[in-house]
Amino acid sequence: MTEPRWLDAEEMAAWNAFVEAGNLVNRRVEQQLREQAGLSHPQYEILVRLSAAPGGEVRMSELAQLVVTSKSGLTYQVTQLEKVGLVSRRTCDTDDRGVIACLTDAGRRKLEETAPGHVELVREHLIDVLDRDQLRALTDALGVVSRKLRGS
Amino acid sequence: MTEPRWLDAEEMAAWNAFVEAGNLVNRRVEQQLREQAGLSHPQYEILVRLSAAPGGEVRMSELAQLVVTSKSGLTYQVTQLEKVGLVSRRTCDTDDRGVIACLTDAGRRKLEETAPGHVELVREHLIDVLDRDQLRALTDALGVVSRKLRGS
DNA sequence: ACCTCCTCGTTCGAATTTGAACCAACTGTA
DNA sequence: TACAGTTGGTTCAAATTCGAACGAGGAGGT
Repeated sequence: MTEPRWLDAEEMAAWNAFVEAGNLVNRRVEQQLREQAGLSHPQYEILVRLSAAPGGEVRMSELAQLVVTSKSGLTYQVTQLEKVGLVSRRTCDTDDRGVIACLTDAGRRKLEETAPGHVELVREHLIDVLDRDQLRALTDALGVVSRKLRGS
Repeated sequence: MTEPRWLDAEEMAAWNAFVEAGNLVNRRVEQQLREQAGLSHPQYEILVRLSAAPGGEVRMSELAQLVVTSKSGLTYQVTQLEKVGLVSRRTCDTDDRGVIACLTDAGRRKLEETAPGHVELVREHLIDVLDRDQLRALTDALGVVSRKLRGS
């Protein structure tokens, strides 16, 4: 095995910044959603994706990809959300294996009352601390990263 | 309560990119470290921080901040690492409450044999998919985010 | 109809994470 | 010294995560 191409100072800084910012922001968001709405970040993400979909319905397998989680992880969270009445399940019309998660009215209301506080936090810690150019550069770079990772 | 300042399309895209890229990369890294070295990402991070510190030793409280985890989370992971002999504990000389985590020789060897594969993955998915300007922009932006979050 | 292969979602056990509660030990002040 | 308040680390229960295994169902070829 050949000597690996180590990271230089800038590359190391990039990786550190990526991991550190990710962890810090995640912790903050998690905590905020938990105490303000009793939701975990994955749960909130599920509600968001459902509300953005036509009819407030998304197939489980597709939903798992949208929120970037494992199949079993999604099953668990949807079950939790179903228990508290924010989401319901129904079987797919065209495929008996399929399960479709549906946002309930209560779920939509929950999202509406939770979103402002969440958006506020996202602004405070990510959006408003950067100018437009920085924001665009960040989006572009992370977009490249995601696309490469999605396609492999 | 006043109407919140919602995110416009660019801001939404930035937030989505941030969350998505973070999740995708984390999953990948976690999986890679797990199957190649039997380590979780937090565990690997702990080894890295220890090896970078003078004497390969860091106080628990400081280490928790470095790897961005909870106190109890760090206790757990250090215990795991201690069980497999990669890290040892000793009490602090100047403060009997304090505990210092030390990288063992086995820990250093483990890190040396694990690092190449890890760096390879980081390159493949984050570093090498961006050019220098993008990398710098990314680091700058995320640096701002982290600093703001550290100081509050 | 009948195989074979693949997909879908759930279930299971094991590992991990978190905050709260706790105890020990340090700090400053009287 | 005595006391109150703070800090450091561990322990605990509860929630969450993942991959592997599973069963039901669909798709394509014969």
